[in-house]
Amino acid sequence: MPTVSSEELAAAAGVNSAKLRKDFSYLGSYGTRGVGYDVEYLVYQISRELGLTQDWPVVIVGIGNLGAALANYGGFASRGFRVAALIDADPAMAGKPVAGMPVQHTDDLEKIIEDNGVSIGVIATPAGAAQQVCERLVAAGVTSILNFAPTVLSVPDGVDVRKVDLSIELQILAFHEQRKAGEDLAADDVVPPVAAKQPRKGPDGDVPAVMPA
Amino acid sequence: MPTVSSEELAAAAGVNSAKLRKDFSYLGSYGTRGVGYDVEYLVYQISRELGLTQDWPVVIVGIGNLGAALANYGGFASRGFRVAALIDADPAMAGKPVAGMPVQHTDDLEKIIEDNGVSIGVIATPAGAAQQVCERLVAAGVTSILNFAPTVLSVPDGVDVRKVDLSIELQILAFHEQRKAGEDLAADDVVPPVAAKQPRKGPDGDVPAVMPA
DNA sequence: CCATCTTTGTGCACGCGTTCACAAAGGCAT
DNA sequence: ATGCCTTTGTGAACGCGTGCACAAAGATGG
Ligand SMILES: NC(=O)c1ccc[n+]([C@@H]2O[C@H](COP(=O)([O-])OP(=O)(O)OC[C@H]3O[C@@H](n4cnc5c(N)ncnc54)[C@H](O)[C@@H]3O)[C@@H](O)[C@H]2O)c1
Ligand SMILES: NC(=O)c1ccc[n+]([C@@H]2O[C@H](COP(=O)([O-])OP(=O)(O)OC[C@H]3O[C@@H](n4cnc5c(N)ncnc54)[C@H](O)[C@@H]3O)[C@@H](O)[C@H]2O)c1
Repeated sequence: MPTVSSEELAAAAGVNSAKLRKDFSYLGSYGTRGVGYDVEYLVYQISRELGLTQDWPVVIVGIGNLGAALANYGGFASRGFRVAALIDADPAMAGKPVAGMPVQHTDDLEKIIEDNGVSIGVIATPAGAAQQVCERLVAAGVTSILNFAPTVLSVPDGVDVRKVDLSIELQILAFHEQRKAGEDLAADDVVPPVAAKQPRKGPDGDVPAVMPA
Repeated sequence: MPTVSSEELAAAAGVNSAKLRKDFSYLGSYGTRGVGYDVEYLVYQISRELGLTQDWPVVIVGIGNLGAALANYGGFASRGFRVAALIDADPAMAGKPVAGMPVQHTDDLEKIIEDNGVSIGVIATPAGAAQQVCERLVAAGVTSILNFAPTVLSVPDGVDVRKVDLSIELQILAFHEQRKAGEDLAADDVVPPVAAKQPRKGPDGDVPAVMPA
């Protein structure tokens, strides 16, 4: 029976082995003292706890540059996600195949969500349409949203939103870049715990929506 | 003179006003007691500290579905980023215009980086090519990398990497989704501080690279 | 069956970030 | 000029996650 110790896993993941063991203990994971964790059993347990054993239907709304790229991305299926539908407001796109699947019109959004039991929606529309699309998704039964539009969505309690803002990613890199360049000249300036490393999210989270676009 | 109080900003950003004030104090930001912060001055100070007043040339390597979408994205320019070049290994793509800019071949990668003084690179190649591309970028002088390929890049000290893994974003949503569904049946199960909200990144950070794809 | 060795599971302490709370500062009206 | 009101800037307390350290558990070999 192939096993791994918390020490090995921790080294591979670059974390503390005690933290790893403590985390596993929350899952009720059973290791064997003196031996370690049964790899197969562990993978299964984590997969189940993370929801990877289920098949999650998702819809992508806004099939433009980004939406089409997402639709073509094969990396979702391998993690248990199935693109159930592609939805766009442009009548010219309706019926047009993208990634081997016909684009459907927003008129049918509610029906699509319900028929497929979709609870996760991806928004890749322009910023101006995002809040409205979000509200329709939520009203139709979606309770988790991945938002690519540069807008802060407001949603009722019980709905999760994660925002992917690529500009902010670049900004964070630029920030550190500037620091690297500057520290030669101005030794120790200000800014102690500002903008740490890469913990990415909070309910809203890190980067306050204070800056203009 | 238009001003904002820390209280107003905090409410808008959904954070604690004291934290916001303390953060501003690190920037040496000067507010006026009894009044608040001068909006214009504040925006300028934060922009400068964040490096938004500079023009950052970036290159995108791997002009496929995702790379092309990024190249077409207008949201970067407005934050001070300029796409200096699009680079792809496919000879058939060389010279072909994407987003009004000719795609250049990877053969010229080093020269492009140096000529344009690029310090930030975006990797949108298949996972298999990412590490190799990364090494060439770093060797040519790039010190910050935004990685979209589902691979953990290893880089020398002094080089920053941020990874955007869309599958993990969906997984986190699915995880909470499962929790929502499950808490009706099994009241309070396990898992206390597992998978928090949306702090997204650490040097490597949140999600240990333990799970198989 | 006992001794020994390895590795888990976890109580506890440390450290850090967040939040509270308030004195000081500045504006503004009288 | 004086007093009042608002809001900043920050010292200090709190809370939480992380890491340490160890007792208990189980395997393994004699
Ligand atoms: N392209 C990128 O790399 C990138 C990067 C970061 C963020 N974004 C953001 O992602 C979003 C999409 O970007 P894009 O480049 O794909 O834009 P795009 O203009 O190419 O595509 C937008 C699509 O949304 C559709 N649409 C508009 N209103 C809609 C509605 N109400 N309902 C349904 N569909 C609607 C349009 O018909 C279009 O097909 C934008 O908000 C953009 O800021 C894009
Ligand atoms: N498309 C998405 O929405 C999406 C989402 C998440 C992650 N990703 C990841 O982003 C990467 C790109 O995805 P895609 O859908 O654009 O793939 P793609 O196959 O459409 O594009 C990849 C491009 O990279 C080029 N390329 C290959 N090897 C190269 C090299 N050594 N140097 C330079 N260019 C090279 C190819 O010629 C191609 O144009 C993949 O790693 C994918 O897993 C994509």
